[in-house]
Amino acid sequence: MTLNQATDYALRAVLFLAKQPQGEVSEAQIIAHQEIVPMRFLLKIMPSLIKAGIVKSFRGVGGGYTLAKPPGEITFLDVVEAVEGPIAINKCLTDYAYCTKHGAPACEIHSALADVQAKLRGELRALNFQDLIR
Amino acid sequence: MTLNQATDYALRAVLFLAKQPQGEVSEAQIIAHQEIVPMRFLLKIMPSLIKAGIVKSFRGVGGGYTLAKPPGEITFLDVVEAVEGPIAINKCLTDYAYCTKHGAPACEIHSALADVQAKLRGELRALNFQDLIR
DNA sequence: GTAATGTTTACCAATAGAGTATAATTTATG
DNA sequence: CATAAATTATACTCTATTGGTAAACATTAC
Repeated sequence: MTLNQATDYALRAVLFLAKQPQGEVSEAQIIAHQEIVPMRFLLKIMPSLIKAGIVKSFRGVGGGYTLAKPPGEITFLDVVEAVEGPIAINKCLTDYAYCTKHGAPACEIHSALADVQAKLRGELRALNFQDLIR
Repeated sequence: MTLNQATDYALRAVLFLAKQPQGEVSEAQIIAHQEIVPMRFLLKIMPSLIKAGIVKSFRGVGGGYTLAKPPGEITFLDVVEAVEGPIAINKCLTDYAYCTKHGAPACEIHSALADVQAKLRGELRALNFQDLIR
């Protein structure tokens, strides 16, 4: 029930970019150093943020990263699911095969957890990066 | 961000016990068979429910398990934390040493996630086993 | 062309997850 | 008291995931 380290780093990286002047390109080394994230590891995480449309990258000299949209349009949920894939507080919620009861309709646990999960996603969706910048 | 299998099994076991006539003692084999849980594994999980005061056990002939309190007083949060320990959606929320920024006050991520976590715990606390029995 | 950047792929060690096995302990009952 | 039936405790195994590193590659400004 814990976000992994990569997600933590990704949240920090996005917040860092959100704090920069709009359009400013920050290179990996700067982000890693400021946010105290192992650079090689950060470099591996960033592409998932790019595929999710959260971040844009520029290669070559003077390259780096910048946000692909305004901080107010990027939620915690976006970042979490970009890095970890869809949230599933119980495996049975995404893959019935995992349930030894085969996601039986009789499984009240299943539907109760689905409700909790929906609310959790709602909380994460309600958190955007504009709100975190003072 | 997923509950582990043991927690899933524990939730099922508690729900099973909640459905039995009050005071009825069910042995592990029955629970395991009904809920399709590997018995040996279930036997390993039950002690954590006992330590948390959720379930009572009886050894020897005619032994088994029964709830230690009314289903309405047992929440999903109780069971989850009994099996997995305190919920921490980010490790930095319980152990500052895990944070490479040392849980800096400057870490807005930290406080935002603390808020999400509090709400998640609230959702799980609002779910009790009486409500799941029709 | 070269140096500076991100991308991709592969690799590695450590840990956690899921489950099994075995021996020990408790207890009802004949 | 002996025995069978049940939980408890401990240790073990196997696998997948996590967290991270390394090397080769691709792109771009100068």
